Amino acid sequence: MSAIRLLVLGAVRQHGRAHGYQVRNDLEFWGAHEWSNAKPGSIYHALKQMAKQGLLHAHEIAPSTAGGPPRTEYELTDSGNVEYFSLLREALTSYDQKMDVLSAGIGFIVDLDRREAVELLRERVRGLEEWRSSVTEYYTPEEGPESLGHIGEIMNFWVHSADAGAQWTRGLIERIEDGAYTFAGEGEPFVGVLAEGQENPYATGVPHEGDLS
Amino acid sequence: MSAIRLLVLGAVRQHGRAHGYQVRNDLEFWGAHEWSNAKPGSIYHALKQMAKQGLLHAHEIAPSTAGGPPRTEYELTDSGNVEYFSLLREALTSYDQKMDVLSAGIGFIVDLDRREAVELLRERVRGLEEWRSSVTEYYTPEEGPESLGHIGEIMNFWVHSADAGAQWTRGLIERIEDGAYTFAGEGEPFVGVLAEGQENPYATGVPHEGDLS
DNA sequence: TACCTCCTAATCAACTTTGACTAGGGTACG
DNA sequence: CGTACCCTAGTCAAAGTTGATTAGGAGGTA
Repeated sequence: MSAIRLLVLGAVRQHGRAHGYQVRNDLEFWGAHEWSNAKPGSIYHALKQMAKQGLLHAHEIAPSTAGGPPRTEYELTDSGNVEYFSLLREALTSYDQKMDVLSAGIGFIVDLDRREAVELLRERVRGLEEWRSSVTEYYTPEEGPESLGHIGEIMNFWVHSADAGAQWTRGLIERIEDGAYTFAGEGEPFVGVLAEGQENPYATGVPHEGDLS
Repeated sequence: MSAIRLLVLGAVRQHGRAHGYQVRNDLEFWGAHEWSNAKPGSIYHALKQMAKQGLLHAHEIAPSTAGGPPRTEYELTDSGNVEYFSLLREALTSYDQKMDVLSAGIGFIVDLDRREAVELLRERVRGLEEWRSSVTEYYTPEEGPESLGHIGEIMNFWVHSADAGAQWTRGLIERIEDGAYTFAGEGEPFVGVLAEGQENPYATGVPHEGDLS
């Protein structure tokens, strides 16, 4: 699973209706071009693809107010909304180690209600624990760990990752249970998009060294 | 950077000369189809592409000994060897959080000499520390961490990942400095490929729950 | 006014990845 | 003996990803 569909659906959904450039701007505002594959080509491709699949409805719009080619506005369909929540739930529970998917999931977690968010994160912890134990079983054959040579370090790395991931997830669960953040149906949501015309304070200042994607 | 080229080059290199199915089998032996994009299509594509780019030399071979279509054997060229070590060094130093790249790098780390391996891993730690500090600077704006709402959790996750990664890397450095494993030029290397005809003890028993790629 | 640069909005070709499919030969079995 | 299944080896179409490129208008400036 790549993060692009979740990001694009989430961005369009927060606007209600948005064109590609707006989505692109939101994702840049979130710094997503730094830590995910949210590049122009991918965004426009995802929009078109999801429109073709009936997840988005495309409105052809007259040439934009501010130069440039004519643009298309998109809106989530019912099945798009279903898909969005399906992707969101998967992003939060699947314990693969792709930072971009989990980051996107956290970014949209408040679109769920608090109870479900906690439930999904618990599921995540369960998955990580299962994975950990399956790895440890695998890399302690009868002949002892040395029989794997330096290959054992790979498993060791996975175990470390699983532990770190589980620990962080438990911390997040605790904070959410203690009342942190504002979830769906709990009043004024956190504003995560730029209003039309609002300037982007993070447009260029996002720190990054090397490849985080 | 995807892991596939490193994996394929490494596999061909260990054989000296190998056809696609052999590479595919090695990667399955290593469990690579579980934690990387080492699927048949990707493997054959990578072989052809790298042959086209002069990293591999392709020998057209008569129909195989055991049924199936005619096969092509590949061999690393000089520039293929250079590319292999370049990819390997990058896999070990680049501190992105893609498990597959680092896992592949660890799998081949003993192709370097011990001194360089340690050096590259130190470089990795430096990168992780830099990344950590750049993230912490970014997510403590003047208005306090609350101004980011739940988005702060994303940064928090990154910091955790960086710390866990650095800690694990430091452990590995220590073990290597203490003399663990056999590196290039230190005698009989660890055997990581199947000899022709040898059966694969892990062919199907690799544990996996969910998506680790 | 002519020129240069930037912003808006999107497209495109090249490349990579995925998962299903092909096709020939061997082998177990009723 | 036929047939169902598995192994070998690889191909293919569809989808996704990347980085460069296009093209029109706005704004500054010499």
